[in-house]
Amino acid sequence: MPISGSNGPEFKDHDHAACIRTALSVAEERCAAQSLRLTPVRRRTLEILLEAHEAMGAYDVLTRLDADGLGSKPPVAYRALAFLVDAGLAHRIERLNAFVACTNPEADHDPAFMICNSCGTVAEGEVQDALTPSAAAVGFKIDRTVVEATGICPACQD
Amino acid sequence: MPISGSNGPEFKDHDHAACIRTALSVAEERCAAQSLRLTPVRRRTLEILLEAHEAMGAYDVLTRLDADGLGSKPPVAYRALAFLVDAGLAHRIERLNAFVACTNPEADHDPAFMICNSCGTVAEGEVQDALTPSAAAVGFKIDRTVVEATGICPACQD
DNA sequence: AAAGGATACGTTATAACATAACAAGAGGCG
DNA sequence: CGCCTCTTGTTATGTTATAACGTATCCTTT
Repeated sequence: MPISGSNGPEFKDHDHAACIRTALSVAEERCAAQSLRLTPVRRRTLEILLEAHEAMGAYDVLTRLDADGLGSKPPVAYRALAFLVDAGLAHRIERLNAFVACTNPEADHDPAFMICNSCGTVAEGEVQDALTPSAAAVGFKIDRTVVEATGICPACQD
Repeated sequence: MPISGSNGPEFKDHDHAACIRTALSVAEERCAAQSLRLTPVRRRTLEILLEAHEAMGAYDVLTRLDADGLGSKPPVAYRALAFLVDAGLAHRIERLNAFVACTNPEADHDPAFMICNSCGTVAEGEVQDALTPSAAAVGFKIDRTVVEATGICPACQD
């Protein structure tokens, strides 16, 4: 079963409906504050990701959007997802070619992820600048860092 | 211009031909030691990656293999690349959907990469267990961690 | 040397992921 | 209203990746 909390990684149960409501409110506020338009397609896309609470491929999202009559062609999903990622409301998981809703949209972060190989749940964690020392040593200027761990979540270790 | 060294990240010039020769010898030894078969396709695939000294897509590798009469269909390239990755002789860069030769095949490592947005060079670095504290805190058992930084390499900062 | 198993290769076909390009609509603002 | 910008709809295509199956090669056992 899905689960990851709102402030750092937490593989535990929670009030999922409330969690979605909160996240959507936060998203609305942030968009308003930054004059970004959280249109129906975008809002619904975020909702879909929040409901899944795990990484979803763009085509899976698209299928759901289509079911709601909000779009049936790949670019629709990719554009909505790109908007959410740019706005910091969702993240792309490179390892999976998939997307998750951000569980910590307050912070402006370079997030790190823990991906359960068994149930697919993705938890967001924070991470220190892992590569910074190596990079500094050779003069490499880091723009963005992807950190993605795969393994087994607590719930699946039974 | 390509460049990354053999023992940790080093964005500097080097004797590329010698570097390739050495890497191939090491690969041969390792395969012999572990009873792995470094067949012509696999060997040439490794050589291609070493020559490029940057990340290559599977289809780019395939084009080169085809030019040498070693195979023209995707599975040929993907199989050879999978072999090299499994053997620790190459790595997959998730961020780029591409592959690089390992520059540090001695060590059994969870490598970290620095990817130059300007010239495409990929340097391999070592990294401490970035996510381990976060993971331990929630009881997540890490199997493998991907760390990939994008930015600008020293050579491209001029 | 022959038989048999395991590994690797060749090929077809298709799945899965992603974007370029352009036309049409919706909203804000002079 | 007219203009501009952002968003959406749609077509078409590009890119990355694998399933499935038959054949060949190599290695071991007899």
